[in-house]
Amino acid sequence: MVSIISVAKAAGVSNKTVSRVINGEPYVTEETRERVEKAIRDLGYIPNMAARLIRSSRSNTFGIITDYVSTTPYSVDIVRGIQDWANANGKTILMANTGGSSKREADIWKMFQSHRIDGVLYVTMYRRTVDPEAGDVRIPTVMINCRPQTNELFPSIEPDDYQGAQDLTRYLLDRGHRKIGYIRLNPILLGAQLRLDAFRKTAGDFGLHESDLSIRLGMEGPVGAEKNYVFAVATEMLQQKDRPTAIMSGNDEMTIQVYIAAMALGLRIPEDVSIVGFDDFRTVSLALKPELTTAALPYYDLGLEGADLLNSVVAGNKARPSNRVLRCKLVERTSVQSL
Amino acid sequence: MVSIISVAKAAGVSNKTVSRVINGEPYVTEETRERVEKAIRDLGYIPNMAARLIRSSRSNTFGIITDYVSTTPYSVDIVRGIQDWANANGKTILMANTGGSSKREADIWKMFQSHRIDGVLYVTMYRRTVDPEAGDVRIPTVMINCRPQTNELFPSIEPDDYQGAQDLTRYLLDRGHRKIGYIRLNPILLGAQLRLDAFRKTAGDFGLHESDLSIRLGMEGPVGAEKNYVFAVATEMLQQKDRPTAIMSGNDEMTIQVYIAAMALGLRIPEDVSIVGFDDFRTVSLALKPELTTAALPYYDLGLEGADLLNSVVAGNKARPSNRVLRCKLVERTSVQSL
DNA sequence: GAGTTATATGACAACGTCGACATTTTTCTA
DNA sequence: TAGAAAAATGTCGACGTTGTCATATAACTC
Repeated sequence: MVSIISVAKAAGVSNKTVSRVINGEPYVTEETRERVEKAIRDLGYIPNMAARLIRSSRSNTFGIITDYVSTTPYSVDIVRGIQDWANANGKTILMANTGGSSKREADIWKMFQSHRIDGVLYVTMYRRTVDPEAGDVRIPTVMINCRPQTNELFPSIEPDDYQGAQDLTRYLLDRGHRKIGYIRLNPILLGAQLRLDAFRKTAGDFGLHESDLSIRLGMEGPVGAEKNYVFAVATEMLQQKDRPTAIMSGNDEMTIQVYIAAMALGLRIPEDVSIVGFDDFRTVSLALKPELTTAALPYYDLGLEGADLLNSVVAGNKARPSNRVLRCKLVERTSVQSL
Repeated sequence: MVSIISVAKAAGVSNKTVSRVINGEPYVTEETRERVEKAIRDLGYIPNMAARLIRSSRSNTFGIITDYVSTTPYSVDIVRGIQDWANANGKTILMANTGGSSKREADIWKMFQSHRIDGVLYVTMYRRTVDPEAGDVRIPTVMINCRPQTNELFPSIEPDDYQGAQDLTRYLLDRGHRKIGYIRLNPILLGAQLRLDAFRKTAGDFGLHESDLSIRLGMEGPVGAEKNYVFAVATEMLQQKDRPTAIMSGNDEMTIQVYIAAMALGLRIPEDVSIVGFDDFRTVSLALKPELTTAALPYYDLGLEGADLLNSVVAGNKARPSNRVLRCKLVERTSVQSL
């Protein structure tokens, strides 16, 4: 392997001078710099991070630890956000997923330590509380899409499910809907309760009574193997005599079934029933016709800002373990009718 | 940081003996081993990979380089497969994505080299030909879900789109369908042509004429921003007098629109029209009612076997740059009616 | 132009680990 | 039980960098 020494020899300088050129340090003549850079190019020299780390004990590497990667497919945008940040800031990303096993999680923390990473991004693919298995380790950590269960030691960054559901509910109310159905997300998911709360509160504040709201459970059970009642529940809801004029559901995937249920009953969307989702899972929200009005989860930004937050934590801004929250943007399409 | 030396001191042995214990080398008394292990536990020692790499120039790290991470959400299962393999075999994964920029791709190759990774997994999120920007680098590389455009230097591993579409077509033919509609995937995707070819060939071999086949383009344009004709095309197809009794489409996402088009026309699935997809993108295939019969892309296994293949390449089995292909499994659900 | 300061470069050690080789201790063999 | 072989442990240096400190050269100052 071509090292700093071969370059130094080729350029006729000391290895330290080569090091200076590589790291853009001052006190190198333009002429020397050029000679060294030429040697670097000629020899195809590439710095050895391992050696650098050994010397300076700063790896410039962040670790991502996730649970599953694919439960809600678009949530991988979190990872994309992190990677884009890393790329822009010259950091390297080490990635591992636990698959839900806490033994494996412990191993991953060990692995991270053995690579002397600077910080950890603890990411979950659906919003929930977690309990990191870091042991007595003290690597700076930022939680993305989740929050610590027990202590408040780690800063976190999450989507604002409450605000998203609030906006969506207001949107329906503003358009004259007074009887609204709500099909609940799996209660395991932290977002489920928040979205429902926002819906109830917003509708209540507006003057609707509990009897105007038809609230039903759409899914339950362990993530990835849940029981799915959405189609049945939606069908039932839409067969009532005083059926809701609008249905809101826990997420966009569920709305597929709501659409199909409505259409199977001969109802037109949005003329006979308006529908809104949640997530802006575009594979679905754009495939449905009419296209789905929904609230977009800020996955990409969670990643981007999470990485940035971690960076400042690593740099020593220990200010306060802040718990940031990112807005969900309402995406208006054509699945809602004004009454 | 606690190093091998502190451990040696604590255990009252030489650092080399500690090294032996860590690496499970022979010629260490049981008694010594225990003393060293105790010291390791007490001090919380964790080996420093960087130092190890510097010494032995073997990083035990694979790099994953991808284009986009989220175009077809379930394709992230490739990454999961790779990670699971890595986890089981004590390797570390470095991950980066190009976002389609070849400048960035070149940077990533550099980054990989600077970490002295042992091999690269070149992964694309939809099947296509690629042209790695590795420059004159010679890191062992395996392609997953794609193949080299120009030369045949790299081994690759891909899904068998042809066989999947063949199985699906036969499945329809076996159930008495003689007029079949086909809505094509974006022609940019390598799978598109293969799936269509298989459909045409299989139907032809069975005795159907081109006039029995209604073949239409569903999408085109750059990935992620394609024009989408599926709904219109499906509607049109189903309004014909001698409409097809079954519709096959390029992938599962597209079938959402086929379902909706059929239902909007008052057609029942599968009584009036049978529908099959491709991919087994479960968020969709299980949400549709009736649930969708489709061919499952072996994403997870692509990752798993790709990693294993790379490992053997790294180990020096330079046999031949093999181009493996993995079967797509037909997943039978309830969207097809026997005639 | 002597003295001072800023700029430019180099020598060398150290980071943590492991490989090569040396040395000591134990076990076996005849 | 001496001698040989095997097992157990240790010494030391090298891997590729960069930090520390020293030195040399150039650029100022009065």
